Amino acid sequence: MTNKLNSNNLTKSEEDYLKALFQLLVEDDSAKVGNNQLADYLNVSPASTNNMIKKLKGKNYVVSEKYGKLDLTEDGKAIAVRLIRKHRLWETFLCNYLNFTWDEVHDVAEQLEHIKSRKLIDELDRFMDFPKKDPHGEQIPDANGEYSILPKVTLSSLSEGDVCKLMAVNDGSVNFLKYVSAIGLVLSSEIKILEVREFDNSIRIQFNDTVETVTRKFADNVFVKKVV
Amino acid sequence: MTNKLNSNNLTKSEEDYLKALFQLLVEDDSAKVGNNQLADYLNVSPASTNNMIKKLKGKNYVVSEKYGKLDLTEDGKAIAVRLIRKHRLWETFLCNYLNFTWDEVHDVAEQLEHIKSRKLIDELDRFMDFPKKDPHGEQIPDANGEYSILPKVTLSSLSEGDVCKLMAVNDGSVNFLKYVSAIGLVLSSEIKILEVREFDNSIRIQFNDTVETVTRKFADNVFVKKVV
DNA sequence: TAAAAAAGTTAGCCATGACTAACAAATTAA
DNA sequence: TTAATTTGTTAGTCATGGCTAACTTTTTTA
Repeated sequence: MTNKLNSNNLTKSEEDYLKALFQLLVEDDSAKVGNNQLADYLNVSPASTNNMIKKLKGKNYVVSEKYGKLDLTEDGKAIAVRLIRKHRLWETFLCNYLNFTWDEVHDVAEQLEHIKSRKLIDELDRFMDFPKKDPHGEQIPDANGEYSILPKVTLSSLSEGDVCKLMAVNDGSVNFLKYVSAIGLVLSSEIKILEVREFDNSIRIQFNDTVETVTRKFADNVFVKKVV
Repeated sequence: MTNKLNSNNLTKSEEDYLKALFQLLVEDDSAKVGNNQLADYLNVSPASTNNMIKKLKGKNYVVSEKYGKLDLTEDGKAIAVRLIRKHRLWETFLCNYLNFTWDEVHDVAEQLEHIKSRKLIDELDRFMDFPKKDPHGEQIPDANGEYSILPKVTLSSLSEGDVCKLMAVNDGSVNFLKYVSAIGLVLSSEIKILEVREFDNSIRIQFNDTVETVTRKFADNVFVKKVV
């Protein structure tokens, strides 16, 4: 690990791009991430992305060939992991100490993750007694950037009769998170797949004593571990 | 209070200028604050200040006439007070929960004060049970922006034989704060003025069982309440 | 395999908020 | 009360990080 990482002078934008690229490449385990895909993920124009990628290549955080796919260097990855660590620790703090709900934390954590202070985040970690998972069920990287990225099994990938446990939810959409809460799903809920409707890919599920029909789009954002 | 305050879209820079102007005008109770003085306080060029003041006048946060002194509107003051509230609450959190020392908190609080979330700061306030003073002894504005600005009595304004209590310190300089800690002064320390030396305005003081000589510059940054 | 579509790139524009240099007004001092 | 100094303003430049429009390369599909 270079000492560049400790005296990191990246702008908020540069950090956003590195984190986004990491999430597409590593957390979503994409075989190929392209310029337009990254632009789409960040809600900016392809021209802006192209521009920033050039800059990040110059700083040795990104590698790519002209018209080729994007990749991160080890330094780039390390920065992204530190951002993810900060994001998830703040989310945990907001939910566990400041009465925030699932769907309220994301926007604030997006701001807080850019605060530059190694001591702040390590002390926050200690204060909460080194939590391993954030409120959405995601693993929190430790101070050395170590964490296990479990392969994501979506609810939509299961079949009729399967039983699974809710491990995590995609924290990107406030409306989705509100919906999850509203129907009564929480982390560790045991979910049984009653029926997968071929027509529109909607899924009939049962958890606790509730039976619900959810769309494919919903099921794509719910991450589970298969039990049966 | 206008609802502009709740959906405030100010940039970090705009916030910095409003807060700086407030601190010069209200907290330091200056009769007149000019463009260059503000530039100096913020460590930017007079041209930059001039430019920003125009912008803030356009948004009705600042009032001034050409070549005249600067002033804040009620809206401008309200924004500044909210920044001060955020700054001081974060400082309190860092010191009381995250093992930060006096001299470490300022830079991080400067970043944290720009986080935009009403809920975040009000919950942080509640979490700490509504503290009234920050670690440097300054009053913390409440959720309605109410707080008492006590007239600042500096250690340097007292005379031989006076006895006072340390109420607050200027939190602007890390080196100053380290020095205060190093010689053993803490909030509420009782200080006796042993001697004021006319030659260089240095002051000989006694607190606990310590006798120290401090410079005029040091004494200007120590705020006290006269006891005898 | 040639045409269409998608993906990536480039050029040029804009706003923000810094800066310097040059100039104008106001204040202070001689 | 004029001259010097300080203070304030304006004009023009720069970097960052957005954007659109036009263009090129790659991939897909007919």
